[in-house]
Amino acid sequence: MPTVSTRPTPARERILDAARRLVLEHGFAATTVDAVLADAGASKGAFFHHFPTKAALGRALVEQYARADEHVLEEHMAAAEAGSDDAAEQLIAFLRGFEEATDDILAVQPSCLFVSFIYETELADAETDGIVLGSVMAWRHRILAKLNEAAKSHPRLRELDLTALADQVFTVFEGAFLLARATGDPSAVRRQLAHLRRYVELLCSD
Amino acid sequence: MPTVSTRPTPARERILDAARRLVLEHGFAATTVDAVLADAGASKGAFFHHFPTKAALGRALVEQYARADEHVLEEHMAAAEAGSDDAAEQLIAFLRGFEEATDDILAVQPSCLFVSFIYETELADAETDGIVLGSVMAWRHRILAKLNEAAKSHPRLRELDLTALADQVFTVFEGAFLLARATGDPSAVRRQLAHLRRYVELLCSD
DNA sequence: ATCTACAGACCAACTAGTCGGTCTGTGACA
DNA sequence: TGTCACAGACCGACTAGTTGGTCTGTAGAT
Repeated sequence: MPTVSTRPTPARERILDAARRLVLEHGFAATTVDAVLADAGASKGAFFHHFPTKAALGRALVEQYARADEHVLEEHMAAAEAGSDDAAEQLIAFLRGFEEATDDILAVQPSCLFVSFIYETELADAETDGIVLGSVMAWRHRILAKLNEAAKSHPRLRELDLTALADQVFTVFEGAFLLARATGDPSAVRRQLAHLRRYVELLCSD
Repeated sequence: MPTVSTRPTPARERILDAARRLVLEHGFAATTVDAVLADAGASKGAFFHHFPTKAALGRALVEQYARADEHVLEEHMAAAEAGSDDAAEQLIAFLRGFEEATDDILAVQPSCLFVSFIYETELADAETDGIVLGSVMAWRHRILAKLNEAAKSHPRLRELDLTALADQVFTVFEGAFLLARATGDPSAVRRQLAHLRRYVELLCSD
């Protein structure tokens, strides 16, 4: 019976780091365990000591990514809330802050890890899909709350599909990552987000 | 030396159809040649008679998809141009037509084939990347032309990054596909596109 | 007779996962 | 303080199955 540990050890961290890099670049299916090991400078034994299967590595990767993702959400929302009492202003400040942070995010992660797991169905288990869904919902609900609040004083918002508008942050962010990769132009992400902010500004300008 | 044919034969078409289905569902790397063969009811011999390598299948798939994609672009743009002489009205009609066609598109293709090749770097050759880029640029230029024309009579447009706005159609479409897959809600695509159209309408309402 | 389109047995390389074993630390007890 | 028992981190050769790709052959059309 093999012992599987979940405690963070140096080898485990190196494996996770290497795997994140490789999966972001080539996708999950195209990333072999051996390639991760070579990149991490770890052994087969170390790998399967920490992860029972390759899918378990994927789940760990997604969990870690989702935590960081929701941290970014809360951090930027808190900063926006500190700057104003008005929900519409908070939301626009949130979008602007997010927009300005884009270049730093891009420097670390040239794309979104979720995409591999959204598109490569059945490589990951149902639990992994649930984690991704949880992140999407976290963004939706946090932003939708602001939109509902803002709708009280901005009548134009009331006619709209606010859930879809809340989801548009996810949509534009993910789509912009794809655009940036397809065109080889990293500035695309920031520029796409700028249009989304402008849209929200127009909707709140009454 | 094996003969490689590019002529459309029944087996070739069946292989292409099966491959498109499987790649859309699982991604390119996770789609094995054997799985395509089983789904298509074809043999190894048939496959390598028509495609020298698996990557060549990928390129053929992307070529076919790009042709269909640009056909959709031209078709909807032509319909929009037939309904009005004003560039802004044409663009909005284009977006609305596109939006209304979404459900039919989704019934055939639950997501975009380009994504696999954009995210799974190095599975395909440089030529395949070029085909994807060509499609992105076709949309950008066709829409940007309308935006430039519309900017003449809509001053608000002149202050904006119109290239990025043109690209936003790609961005929202791709992002919406991801959202639809992640949430399991196909209506997301249409609803996301509706917001993009609304944005353009607001920008042209002066 | 030749060529195209296809069939399917076959192969070498690779893949995820296994297994017996080593090494380091740590806590209990003399 | 020394040492003994044990736990857990890690190693890397090995394996069973899979993968993309090759090769020999053949049925039908021209």
